[in-house]
Amino acid sequence: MPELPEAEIVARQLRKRIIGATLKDCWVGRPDIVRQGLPTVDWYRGARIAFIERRGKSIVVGLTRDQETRYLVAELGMTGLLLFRTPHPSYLKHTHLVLSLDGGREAELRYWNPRRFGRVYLLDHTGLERFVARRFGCDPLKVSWEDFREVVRKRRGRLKALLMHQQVIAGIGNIYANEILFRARLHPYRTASRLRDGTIRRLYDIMRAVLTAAIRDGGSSVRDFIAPDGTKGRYSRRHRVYDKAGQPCPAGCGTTLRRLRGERSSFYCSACQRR
DNA sequence: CGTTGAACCTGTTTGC
DNA sequence: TGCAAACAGGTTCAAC
Repeated sequence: MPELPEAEIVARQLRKRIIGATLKDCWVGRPDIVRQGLPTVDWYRGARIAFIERRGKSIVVGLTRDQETRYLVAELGMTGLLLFRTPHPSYLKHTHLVLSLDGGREAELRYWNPRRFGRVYLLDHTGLERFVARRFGCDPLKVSWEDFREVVRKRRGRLKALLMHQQVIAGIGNIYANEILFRARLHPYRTASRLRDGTIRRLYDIMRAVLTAAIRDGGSSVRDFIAPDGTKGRYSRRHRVYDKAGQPCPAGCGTTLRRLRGERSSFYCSACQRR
C-alpha cells in the first residue's frame, strides 16, 4: 500500500538493518514478478548491499561486487511489502522473492504481494538511470518552492491528478492527495494552473507537513501495510477525510464529507473545499 | 497535452 | 446464510 511515507519507512528500516550484508541467495518464486533483468540474477548472489534509496514510492537497493554496482528496484504497487520475516504463515502464499542475507542484522528480505501490481527490476547503472528518468518527477520533500510553483503553474489539468502524477511529482497517492487537499482547503478538481501564488504556497507547505508527519508516525496502515519489521503505521489515526464519506467534516463546518468517483475516490468537504 | 476508462490481480467488504 | 458485485494503497496503455 505504500505511498511516499510508507516507502520511506521501508527504506529507513532496510538502511538500518541490511546495509553491509551479503546476498547469499535469491529465491524467485514467481519469475514473472521480475519484470527486467531476470537473466542477471546470478550476478547478485554474493554481492554486498551498499545503499538503500527511496524513489517516489519505489525502493532501490544498490549492490556492489567487484567494483561494479547494480540495483534491485522493488515497486510495491497497492499491496506489496518488504519483510524481514513472515509475520504469519498465511504470508507464505504470496511471497514471490526471498533474499537470504549474511552478515547483516536480518537473515532475509522477503517480497510479498498478493495482487501483484508492482514488480521487481534488476538493473545496471544505465538501466536504473533510464528507469528513474522516465518514471519519477521531483520529490515532494526535496523540491524547492520555486520549482514546485512552476510545476503547478504549468499544469492545465485537475489539481488532484497533478499531485498523483508520478512523472511530475513522485510519491503521493490517493490517501495523501485527499488528506493534503482537505488541509489546504482545495477542491480536488480545481485547475492547477489557475491557482494564485499564495495558494500554491499553502499547498506546498501543507504537502510537506502532511508527508513529514506521516513519516514521523510510521506511515498509514489502512489495510495491509506493515513495515519490514512487522509494525503498523499510526498515521491512519490522523486521517481527516480518507474513506470517511458520510461522516461530518472534521473542521466542524457541519457539512457531511462526500466521495467523488473517477480517477480513484476523492473524499472531501464540499463546503471547506470549493471548486 | 490532458482526461477517461480499462486492464492487470487477489482478497475483503457490502448489499440484496 | 449465500452469492455476486463493488471496491482497495498503483501503473500503464489506448482512445478521444
